[in-house]
Amino acid sequence: MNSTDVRKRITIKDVAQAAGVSTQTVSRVMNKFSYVSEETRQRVETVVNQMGYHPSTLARSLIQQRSYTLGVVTFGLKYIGPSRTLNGVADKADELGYMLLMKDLDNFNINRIDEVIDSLLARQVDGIIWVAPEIGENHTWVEERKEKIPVPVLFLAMRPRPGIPSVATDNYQGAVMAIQHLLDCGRKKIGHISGPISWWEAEERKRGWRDTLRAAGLDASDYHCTEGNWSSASGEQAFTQLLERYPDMDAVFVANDQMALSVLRETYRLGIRVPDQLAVVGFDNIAESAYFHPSLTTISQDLQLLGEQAVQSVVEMIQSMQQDQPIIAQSKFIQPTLVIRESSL
Amino acid sequence: MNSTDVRKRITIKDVAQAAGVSTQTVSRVMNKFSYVSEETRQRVETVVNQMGYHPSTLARSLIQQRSYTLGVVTFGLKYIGPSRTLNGVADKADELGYMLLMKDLDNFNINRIDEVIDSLLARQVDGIIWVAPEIGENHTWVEERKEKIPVPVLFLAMRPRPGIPSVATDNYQGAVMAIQHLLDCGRKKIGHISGPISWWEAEERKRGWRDTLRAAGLDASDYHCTEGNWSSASGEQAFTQLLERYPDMDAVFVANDQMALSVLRETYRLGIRVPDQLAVVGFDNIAESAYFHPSLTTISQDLQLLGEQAVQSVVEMIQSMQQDQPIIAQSKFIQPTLVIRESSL
DNA sequence: ATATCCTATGTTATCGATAACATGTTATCG
DNA sequence: CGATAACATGTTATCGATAACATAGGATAT
Repeated sequence: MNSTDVRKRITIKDVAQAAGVSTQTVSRVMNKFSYVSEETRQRVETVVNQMGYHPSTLARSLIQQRSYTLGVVTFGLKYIGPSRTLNGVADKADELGYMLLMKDLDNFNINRIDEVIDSLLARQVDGIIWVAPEIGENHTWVEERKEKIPVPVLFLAMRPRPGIPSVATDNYQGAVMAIQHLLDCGRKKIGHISGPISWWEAEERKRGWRDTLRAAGLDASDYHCTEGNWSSASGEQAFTQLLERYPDMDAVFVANDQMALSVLRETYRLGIRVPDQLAVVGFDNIAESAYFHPSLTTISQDLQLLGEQAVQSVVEMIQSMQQDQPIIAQSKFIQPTLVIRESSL
Repeated sequence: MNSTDVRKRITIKDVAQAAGVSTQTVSRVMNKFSYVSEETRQRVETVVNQMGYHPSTLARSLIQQRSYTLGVVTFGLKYIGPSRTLNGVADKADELGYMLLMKDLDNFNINRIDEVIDSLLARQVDGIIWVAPEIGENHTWVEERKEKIPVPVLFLAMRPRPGIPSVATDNYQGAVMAIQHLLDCGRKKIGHISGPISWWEAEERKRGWRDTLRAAGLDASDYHCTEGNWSSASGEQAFTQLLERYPDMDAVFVANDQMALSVLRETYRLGIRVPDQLAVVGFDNIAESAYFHPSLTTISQDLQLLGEQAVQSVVEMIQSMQQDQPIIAQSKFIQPTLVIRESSL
């Protein structure tokens, strides 16, 4: 509508012409570290500011064969976990001068995976971070494609495997801490509500529960455990079922806080006193858990840090690659912490 | 380490050579809609598949002056609200063939805003979506810069203003629904715990509360309202304070579910029966609210839809711009819905 | 004083694709 | 049957920047 609306992009040529130098000189001024006389530098800089010139990262990416952009593939952004992780990724990427090209996958469709990877590569991302839980065999595609992807790929929340770079919370250790805490409180009959056991994280948490109890000479069979799907609704069901099976249980370790919330709700409804009759420990430490009643003892995992570490690792790999050094595929573990609140005192 | 690791990008030239045609012909095959003989098409396609060729979106963006990428600026990704919105944005963008270039701002720093916009523009984004709440005067920069940004910019969760495209939940209407519901239940003394009143959303919700009560000839002054900062911790304080001021209150409308959670917790601690003595209504309908006890009546806002609408609008604006049509700056409102649960029956 | 290096800047090639134009072949039409 | 249109393909210019190379003057070294 407005005729001044026709804002053409200002290019390096425009600047060069206005400053009476070659584009190469402008490029030198913009990128520092090259011979330019102080006088010329000033003149060019003045013009750059006046015209409001900003170099096209796009053009630069093309010639330099790197984009200073990381691809991030998320799975279920709508859940709070991935988005907190993404926050860490975003922060660290910003700090290290990278932008994020994002793709959210709603369901794990193998066909879409190739498509997504290709679309990221077509935009020259320098590395890829995969923010997706390991479920069943959904990681197998990696082994198959690993050799074909020309940039470093890192996996979050995946079981550590030699040769595959990953960063994950130590879910096993978290569970061990939770159970140890309950044992320290004198509990002996500790049930478990697990997540969907095809998820690696659910499996690890369950394994921590089982191993710790058995090491203490206590019961921990599948009989003392029921399975939910992470949702509060499923937690309610799983708890009812567990209570039937294991009526004299004196504590329950719930694989996430959402499910623990409905456990608390049910205990209230059934008149079970928490923590006197039944201690409850969750996992994740979502913001609300401090305000459940009773407030929830839980395992806090630092998802922000998880995301940051992921970026750190990928960027290191990118740098190695750039210097033609071999890439060392590391697997990092982030230790969770125990947060003791009313539900287990 | 592995010598086959040196995976060079396959370019259109490689394909052209292998297929014995010009690059232009390959381009024609890739982009359809142009004269290519069936025979040539087949031959090229075979080579493309064999070599695993994927065109560089980067190079294409450069020549076509458009990237099929949207810039998304978020403010506080760590909160569940923005990330649910982002989910909607991601889905719709995917559906319409766009990728997302993301930047998260942790605090509202005017200097950084320019920098962020520039970095997005340097990467040729076709449009920008601003996923940030309107707080105080933080929108003023827009009016100043609007003319200088060569692509459509849309704002989420901002007060509708003529000439500035935006999409927002109708917070006022949501509050009206909440209060109307309480009135229908026979409540007459309805207090309010607001969000930080410098936030537009907090202001709107409060306004809906006030107007509806006054229209019904009931009390609604600042005396019947206290202010929190959205967090559960602040909700506890705000509730304690409100209860002192307004002891015979028979209902409270809390500006978000997190704060409502601690209100429920406090009522329990103080022996106030919900809903008999005090009805509670929240806002947002977070996943957990159905499992609070009592379960929370709340206003559900469809953040997913919000994000989708935003992308829809921006893409429409991009298309108008491409056809040199004037851009019509629309402001859309998304209607929230009332979810009745135990806390207000 | 001549060879050599450092400084300062310009010129040309290049990244990977598409746009614009050119050219030749085969149908179609009056 | 010659003109015109539709088809099929190639050639050259271009997007906006940087890499690689070239050039020339002044400082330094021997």
